[in-house]
Amino acid sequence: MTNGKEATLHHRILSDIEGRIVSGEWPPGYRLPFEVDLAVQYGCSRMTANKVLTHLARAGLIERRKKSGSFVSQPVTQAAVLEIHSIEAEVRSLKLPYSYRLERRVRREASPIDRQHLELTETASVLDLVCLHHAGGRPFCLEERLINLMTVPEAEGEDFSKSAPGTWLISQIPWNTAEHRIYAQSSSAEVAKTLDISRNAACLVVERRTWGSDGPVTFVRFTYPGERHALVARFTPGAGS
Amino acid sequence: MTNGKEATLHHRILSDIEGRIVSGEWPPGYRLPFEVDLAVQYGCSRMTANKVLTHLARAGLIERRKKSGSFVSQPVTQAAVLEIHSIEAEVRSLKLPYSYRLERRVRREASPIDRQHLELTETASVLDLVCLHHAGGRPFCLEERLINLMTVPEAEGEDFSKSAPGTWLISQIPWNTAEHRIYAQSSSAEVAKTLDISRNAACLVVERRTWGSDGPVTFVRFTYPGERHALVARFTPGAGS
DNA sequence: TGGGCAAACATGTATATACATAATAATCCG
DNA sequence: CGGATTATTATGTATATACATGTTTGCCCA
Repeated sequence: MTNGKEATLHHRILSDIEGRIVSGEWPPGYRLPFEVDLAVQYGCSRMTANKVLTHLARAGLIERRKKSGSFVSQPVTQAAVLEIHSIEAEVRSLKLPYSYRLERRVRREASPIDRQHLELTETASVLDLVCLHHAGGRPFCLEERLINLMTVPEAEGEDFSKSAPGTWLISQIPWNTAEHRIYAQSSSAEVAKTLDISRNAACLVVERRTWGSDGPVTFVRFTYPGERHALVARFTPGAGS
Repeated sequence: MTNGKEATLHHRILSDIEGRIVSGEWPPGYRLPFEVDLAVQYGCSRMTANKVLTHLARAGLIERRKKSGSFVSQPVTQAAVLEIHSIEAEVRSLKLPYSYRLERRVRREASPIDRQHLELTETASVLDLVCLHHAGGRPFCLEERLINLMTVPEAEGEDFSKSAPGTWLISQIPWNTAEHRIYAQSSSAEVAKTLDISRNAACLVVERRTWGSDGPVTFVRFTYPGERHALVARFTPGAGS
């Protein structure tokens, strides 16, 4: 998305203003020049200045008030972007050989706990899957997944013995909303055995709930063993330009 | 930022197209109507249609190719936005009384480990702080922080006995880049004692490194006790409209 | 003095227009 | 027939213009 070398007037003005804000030259609360003044300053029309300011406002770097002008916003909350790829991509980016094994595949009526996980109010059929992802011959991640067969009936025809359900699902459900919960947990005896780690070792758990346009799609819990894993997130204000 | 009730032509067109994409009516790879056709369809000028499409492209929902047209993009990686507020705001949002205590405040030359944490190549003076955040009378979060006195010399004049360094820093350093690492760790004897939890209990650790325009600013490690805490991140494609 | 009205001001939105650019389609000619 | 040239097409960027909208400022008059 960010080419780094776009020399349009728009980009020049944008990165110039962005630079002043990021560098602190224009501190939070500072009122930037009016649109017309910016237009004169950069030798462009007001429309172009307006576009740039609209852009900055959408990125959260500035706030705009009619009559008063545009102001550099206070950095209130820091938003970090966590990119969550597929497990296979994650392993391969570590230059490790990847393998996958399906441990369990059960079709059943949703239990109360299942319904809570999927945020279902009514009863429904679900597919209960457990898979194990390996990296370099060692257990890398335990995946426990519920698929809502009301919204993804096609899942019943897949056996998921060869490839992970996440990859298949993403090609089936076009777009969605997702909610993530990230927490630490001591490994239970069962998890410790599966992941080949000691009992009570700290695990990083990432839970994800996904919705499509027809309702809840899937709930998945990834358990990463031990203290070897970390999620890394980078944040730069105004990113995405 | 998102008002929810803006009835401008721009917003109507945008949410209509967004809806078609999110609902799957226009699946990944689908070529949307040309700008001129959209303009006719919605009864607006090409400029308005162009703005909407530019907007969608920036949000990552579509990709645009000259001559060929605009296409719904493949959902490749899921990006979750983690909002990281101040600890105090976090505690207060849980409707719990908040208190803060400074445990240590040492000024020293950066050790090799400090330099690694701050990504410093040369030697420098740092401020080493340890603070404890309480929620409802119980330890909520352990904060271990290094402040680079090369970039923030003003920090030496602050004693941080009353308020947390994070709040003060955010008002001093205008904008920055940050990198986060999130992982699980068994509590050491020392951490267990400080946080009043059992030895080897799983803790969620969030490390953050921050840069200003003059270089590395601060390194901080937040250790959340036990399994009571979770980071929650929500993701909707095209969010931020 | 103060309440209210009007002017001005800055942004917000939308249009028509123009030309640049990149990729494809059509054509021409050896 | 096939490679090179030209035309067409759709997007990309920028401008000038117009009017709407929400604030502030100041003025007028009771």
